[in-house]
Amino acid sequence: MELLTIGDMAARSGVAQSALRFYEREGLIRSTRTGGNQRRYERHELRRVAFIRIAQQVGVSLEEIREALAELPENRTPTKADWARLSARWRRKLEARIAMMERLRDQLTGCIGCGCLSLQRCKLINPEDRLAARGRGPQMIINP
Amino acid sequence: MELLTIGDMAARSGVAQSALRFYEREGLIRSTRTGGNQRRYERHELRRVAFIRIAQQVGVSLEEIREALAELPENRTPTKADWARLSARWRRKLEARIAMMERLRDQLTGCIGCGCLSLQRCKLINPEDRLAARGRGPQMIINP
DNA sequence: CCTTGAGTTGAAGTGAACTTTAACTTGCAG
DNA sequence: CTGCAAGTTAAAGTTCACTTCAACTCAAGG
Repeated sequence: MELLTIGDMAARSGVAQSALRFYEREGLIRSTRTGGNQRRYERHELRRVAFIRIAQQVGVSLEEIREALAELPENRTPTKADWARLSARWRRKLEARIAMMERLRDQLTGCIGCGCLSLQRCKLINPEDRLAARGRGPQMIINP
Repeated sequence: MELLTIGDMAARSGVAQSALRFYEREGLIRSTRTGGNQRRYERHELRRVAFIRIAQQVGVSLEEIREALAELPENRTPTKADWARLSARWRRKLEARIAMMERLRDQLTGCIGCGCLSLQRCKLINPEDRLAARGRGPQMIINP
């Protein structure tokens, strides 16, 4: 089995056929066509799909994923090095997101202690004073 | 200033007025009305809004948030203890999410080493063998 | 051949979480 | 009082990430 049908892709990636067609329309994956206009996927497209699903778990939009994937070579099959470079970038994003969540967790822990959650001296959310001055809300903890 | 107008709420919480009206329609927050039908918010509603935005950052849907908030007392202003209980529950959710992301990070790190990403022996995604057998895709790392 | 499961399309639908719009009404400083 | 910023509503619109539908065509085993 050289090329994969959309059914194969769906079965092997765990992504619905409709989603695969959608990804193709959005320029996230590619396929060639048979004489009868059916999609045939190269094996390495599975890797693209895998990358997409991982990136989504990290909280990245399809638009951003599309941009990242656009950096893979057009003319040749991506090498391990190509994928490694992309993965490393995602790992950094993932670590940033983990750090954000940990900050959130630590501050929420503090707020459990005082039972405040948005009261005056709460470090997590302080709509009264600090945030009113900055004109923004709870977002400040998230992207400080 | 005893009660807050919707403008005050928006300014102090950083959440748009339209969103506050939406939250009210969805039963996430409450307000009383003036004789002229304008919304007036009790100060502690700010805490609800704060809780909503934090929970959203943890990746919880409004529906789940609504259910959690429904556990707060209807008849009285929530006490610190009420909020503390709710916060503690969210902290657990947050920790679970952090753990998931860390697992993802560690496995992605391994995959950077081998440059595979969905190749046969990759621990992160293995659509060929293990997943084909289970009939699911990359999801397995996320909720193992 | 023929049947049947697999695949094709464009267009419309879904659900979450809001925002925008239009047409009004209220609240309050001067 | 008046003027105007701030508030009200229902309904429609938006974005994201898909799914569903209807009406086909293709591929391949018997």
